[in-house]
Parts: sequence; structure tokens; C-alpha cells
Amino acid sequence: MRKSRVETAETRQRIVDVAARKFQLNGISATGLADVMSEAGLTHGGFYRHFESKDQLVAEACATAATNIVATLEEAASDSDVEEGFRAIVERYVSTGHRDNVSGGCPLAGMGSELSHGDENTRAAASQGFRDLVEVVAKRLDPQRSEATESKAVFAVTAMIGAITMSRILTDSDASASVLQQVKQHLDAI
Amino acid sequence: MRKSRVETAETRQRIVDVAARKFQLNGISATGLADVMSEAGLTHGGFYRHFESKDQLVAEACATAATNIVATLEEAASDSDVEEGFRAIVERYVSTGHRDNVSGGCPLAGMGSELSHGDENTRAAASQGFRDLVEVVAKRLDPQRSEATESKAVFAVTAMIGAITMSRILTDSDASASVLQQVKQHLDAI
DNA sequence: TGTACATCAGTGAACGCGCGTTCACTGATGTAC
DNA sequence: TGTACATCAGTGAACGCGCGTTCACTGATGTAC
Repeated sequence: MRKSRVETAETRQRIVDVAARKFQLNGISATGLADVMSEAGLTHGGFYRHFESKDQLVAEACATAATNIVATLEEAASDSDVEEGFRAIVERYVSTGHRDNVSGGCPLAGMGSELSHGDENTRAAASQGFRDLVEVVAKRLDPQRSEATESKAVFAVTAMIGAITMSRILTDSDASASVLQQVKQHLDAI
Repeated sequence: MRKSRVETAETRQRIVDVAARKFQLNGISATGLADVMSEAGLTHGGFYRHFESKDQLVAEACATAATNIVATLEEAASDSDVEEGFRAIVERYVSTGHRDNVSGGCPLAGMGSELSHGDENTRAAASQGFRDLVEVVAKRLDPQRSEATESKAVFAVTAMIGAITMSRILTDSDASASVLQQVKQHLDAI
């Protein structure tokens, strides 16, 4: 039954990817390891060959999800002019597409309140994700980086996270889309 | 063992209040009904004399927490000049005091990502809370209510929610305080 | 390159535990006369 | 106002279930000679 080193690494990554999706889709506490393992094509007993605990998986899933959203935003920005990079990022993040793509979205929006209950490693991964998001935004807001750039980027990112979080809660789909639209407008005017 | 109508109503309210605190402090899924009931001074068996399900309690706890934060902001605004009302609200909400008062804070920040997995009634309660928050802010932003006021208020509230959510996740306490400070500054300049 | 042995990824059953929910029971409160 | 009975808030035990974690076992992979 032993697998090759390559297969083992692939399996481990698959577990993290599945976890990143399920934790965002249904919540961290509400998602069982058996759910994750079976969706990864394994039985739950094998989990501890790859991870020390559920907490460790949560931290890695958060890091992976953060890396993915940052890459998505980089791509959105690189598809447009330098000056339009910030607008492209906002357009991609503050969108109904992102709102509806919970499992592949930003972990700070998708698991925000649960991350604050996470262990040290989880919160460290989330903190790094936030810094990376701010960096991506700041780079496009002002390549020269005046002293106020970082501050503007922090403000923009918190508003973006709050907007996606709220848009997923609101029961009225018009109100939900409207929140995204309004936040997008204000961010474009920053 | 039967209690009077007044006592019954008091007990029910006590359960909701405890739940609002615990759900925010430890997460909704991570909080058991036995935890809530014992902190309310009861055994868990009696829960279903007051509520149909945990979901119902979640919805009511969310509504109560939302009412409380709205009242807190109203109070903050009423303590200052009409023109300074908005600043006073931002000062109260986007603060280390609110960040550290998880159990008594805004449910949209404290349970944000879990509320999106809630049932219809829970999300309706959260939606009402959001509308109330926007209303409180809009009223102070511009008593005249120009057409852009509502939009500004929505933007401000999403940024406020995102700021508190992130400030509770960040492992670096300086970075956490800095996020609050920066968001506060930008909101004051809206 | 071939052989012998150690390693370990994955299986499936089991662990103790706490979950949400139900229920028979108690006895004080509320109601009907 | 007083009495007889119905109601029901709260208790504590029990329900089935899924949780995170552990473990003996299997057999293919990796390693040492």
C-alpha cells in the first residue's frame, strides 16, 4: 500500500486543496476530517500520515487559499494597464463572481470569523495572507509608493473583505449585489 | 418546578443573551447548547421548552447582538454634536475596545463567516442588523440625506466590519491596532 | 543490477467524547368553577 | 376567595450520531549491501 514520494506529496496537496474548499464552503468547525478525506479519495484513517492535527490542516488550507486569491488578483492586474491595475483587482475581488465562488475565494472573507478562533499557526497564515493582499493592492495603487499608499491599501482590503462577507450574508440578492456595486464605486475613487 | 410567566420570559432572554456572547466568543458551531444552558444556570434538557432548535437560537442571538451594537453606536453618536456623530460612531466601532470585546461586539464581525452558512431566519436577522447599522451611520453622515448618503454608509459599514474582523485575526498586535487606526482615518475623510 | 529488509501510505475498526434532540417525571404556576 | 385540576418549566437520563484521534495490519516503495 505504500505510495511513492511523488504520489505522497500529491496526496498531501490534494487533501489541503479539498480542505481549503470545504472549510470555506461549510465552515471550519462544521467540516469533518472524514468529509475532507473522502472527497480526496481516501479513508479518514490515513489523515495522520500527513498531518499532526486538524489545526495544522486548517493553517495550511488557509495559507493555500490565500495564495490562490493573491494569484488571481495578480493575474487580474497583469491583464490590464499599469494604471488600471487597482481597478482590475477591485473588479475581480468585489464581484458577484467572487461572492458566489465561496470555495475558491478569499479565506479572510470565507472563514473570517472562524480564523480569529484559530491557533497561532492558523492566525499567522491568515496574517501573511492579509499582508500579501495589501502588498498586491499597494503595488497597483502606486508603484512609487508614497507614504500613504500602504494605508490606502489596508483600507481598501478591509473594505473588500467586509463587502464579500456581507454580500454572502444578505438574504436579498439585489441588496447583496448593490453592496458590492457601492463598495466598488467608492474604492475606485480612493 | 413550573416557573411563572415572568420568570419564563426572563429565562428565555437570559439564554439568548448567553448564546449571543458565546457564539461570538467561540464560534457558532463550536458552541454547544449544554455550554449555553449551563452558563444560563440551567440543565440542557430544558432548552426545548424555549426554542424549537439550535438554529432558532442562533437567529435570535444574532438579532439581539445586532440590536445591542446598534444601541451602542446610537449612544456614542448622541453623546456628541450632530456634526460629529459619524466620527463618534467610527471611533466607537473601529476601536481596540470593540476588537477586544468579542462577546459584546458586532455579530456581523464576530460571526460573519458563520452567518453566511446560517438558515434563512438567521441570515434575515443578520440582514436586518446590517440595514440598521447602515441606517444609524447614514443618519449621522447626512441628516439631509442626499442620494449618495446611503451609498457612503454602506461603504463605511462594510469597511468597519472588515476592519474589526481582520484586527481580530492578525497575530501582530501592533499591526492589528494599525489596521484599525488606518481604517478610522480613511473613514473620517469620507 | 539483484536481493533482503526496513519503511511507511493507506485501510478499516475502534477509542472516548460531546453533539442536538427526546422523553418520563416533578412540582409549582395558572385556570376554571 | 377557595378548591381541584391542567399546564408546563426545568431536571436528568437516554437516543443515535459524528467528531478527532489511535492503532494493528497490509503490501508497495525505498534503502543497504
